[in-house]
Amino acid sequence: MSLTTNESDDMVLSKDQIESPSIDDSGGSAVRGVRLKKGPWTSAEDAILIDYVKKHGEGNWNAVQKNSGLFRCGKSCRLRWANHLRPNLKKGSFTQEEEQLIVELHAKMGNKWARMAAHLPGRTDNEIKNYWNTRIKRRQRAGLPLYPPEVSFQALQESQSQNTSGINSGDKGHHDFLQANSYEIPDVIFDGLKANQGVLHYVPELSDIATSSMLNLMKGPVLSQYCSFMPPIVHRQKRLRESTALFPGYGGRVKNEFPSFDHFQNDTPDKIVRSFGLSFPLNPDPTTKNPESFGVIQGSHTLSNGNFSTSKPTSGAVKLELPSLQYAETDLGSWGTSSSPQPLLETVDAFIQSPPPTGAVESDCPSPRNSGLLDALLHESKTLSSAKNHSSDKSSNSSSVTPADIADSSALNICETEWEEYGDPLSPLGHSATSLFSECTPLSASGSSLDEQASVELFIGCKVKSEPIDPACTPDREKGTTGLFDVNQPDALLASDWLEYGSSYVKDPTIMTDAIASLLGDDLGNEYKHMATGTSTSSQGWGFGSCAWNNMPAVCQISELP
DNA sequence: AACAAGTCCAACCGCGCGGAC
DNA sequence: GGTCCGCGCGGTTGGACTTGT
Repeated sequence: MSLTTNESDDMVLSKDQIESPSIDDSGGSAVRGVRLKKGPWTSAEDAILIDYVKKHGEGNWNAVQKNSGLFRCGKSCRLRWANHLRPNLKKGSFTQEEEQLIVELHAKMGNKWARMAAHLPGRTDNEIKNYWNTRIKRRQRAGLPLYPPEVSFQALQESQSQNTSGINSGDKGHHDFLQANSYEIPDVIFDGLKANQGVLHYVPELSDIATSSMLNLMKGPVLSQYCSFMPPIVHRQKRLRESTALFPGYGGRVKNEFPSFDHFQNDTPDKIVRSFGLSFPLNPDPTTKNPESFGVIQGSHTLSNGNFSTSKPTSGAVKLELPSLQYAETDLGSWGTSSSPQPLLETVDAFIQSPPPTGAVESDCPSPRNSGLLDALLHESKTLSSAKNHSSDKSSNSSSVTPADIADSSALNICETEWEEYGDPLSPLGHSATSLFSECTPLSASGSSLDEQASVELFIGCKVKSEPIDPACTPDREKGTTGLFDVNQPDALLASDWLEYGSSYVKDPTIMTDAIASLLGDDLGNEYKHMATGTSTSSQGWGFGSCAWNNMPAVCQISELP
């Protein structure tokens, strides 16, 4: 509290004092010739305000100054009362339940602190806001998304159900916040998407969670206020290792939302960044492809979900208010119900959560987060760190590697590769997903050239063709690589059934293609199908180099179109 | 012990909304 | 319809406190 500074000159200033600037050195504004006091409240002022409210009730705050001799502006009085003096205020740190509720509410409402406070009896909007901002900072430092996927998904579900049922209008009940659940996405995003759709690659293997991660980061004011410094603040490894922390109330269950891969090339990332209005500090040198920029690429996955049209949101976006969850347009079906398969990140999470064969890591254990966010962060950072070590051990052990091991280590290695290998200055694509390919596949393991790498790189204007899995690309081979995933083990990257299409999970490339095409809509969908089937004549097609990531039974290689 | 960095939080400021005139 | 005013909200600031070096 800040009753300390002025406690000495405790009492309310007399009119003479107030009107004398020399007395009030804490600043203040003159209203009707009366200089109003600013700064911390004294206990005497509090007492006066309490007494006044007892007599006159809340409201008419500007009358306080007139009637009580309290030389505070009405605004200040209202704030003081609402945040500190009114009865039934709950003081102290937030409980675990409250923290979880805040996360959920924020996922639904965005920065609607007052609305959130209405759901947290005894808590003020200011408290919630401060808590959230603190949380934001921590998560930023940890390179984490704002929400656990569960929360994101739940909010999305509610949003869509409300939208589809037409409840979105006129609902003044306790679900009024749903009105704010339009999950509007800034026009700039869609404009950017529109502008870049030609260069955006459909990357269906990238999880919707990853997409949501991006979108979460782009949430509302957070987009401009917080998103900008996510990547650069923390060392890549640190971000990785901390990346499951700080989900209040979610402990170790937190699904990691690892960033996805840079499927852009050339100047695309910068375009996207500009289009998205993001302020990721991009490498000014366009030839080196800022590694950090891949965080932006998640935005491409927003589009790549096929759920974002290249136009404005089709539902709910009524105003430009930024919601917490920007993926309202994402197709729930793609990552489905709560029990639906979780994509890539689920795999990572599965590794983290599931007791590995060696039983080395178990992050699903209750986090000692009761002591606060920092504890949770530390705990889960340790967990991830342990997981990583475990993975390294496994990858260095060339014998008796089970598919599960491969999946686990691969999944984790994705992240490592992403974060740690993005600094590869040799990559002509600036650490696109192809870096992973080149580094993880036997090609690269045997010292593939850049040209060879290019065969799997996701160039625009390249067509995709599927080839049988190289028999040499076996788990054994993969074991030989250190800390790198095997692209030929799609399941190693992705949850085995990551894409839900309708009521079934898509594994058939044809079905996948159709599914994607349907999601993309007519034009883009057709384009995609052409590209995916290698029939496209467009030289500016999509870089669908993702079939291997799609859990398709083939490794996608890309050759340049004539 | 001293300093720096990080964290927390109360309070202020500007803006927008809605009602009264 | 336009203006004023009260009010609420969200963003930001600055100081106190804590933690790390």
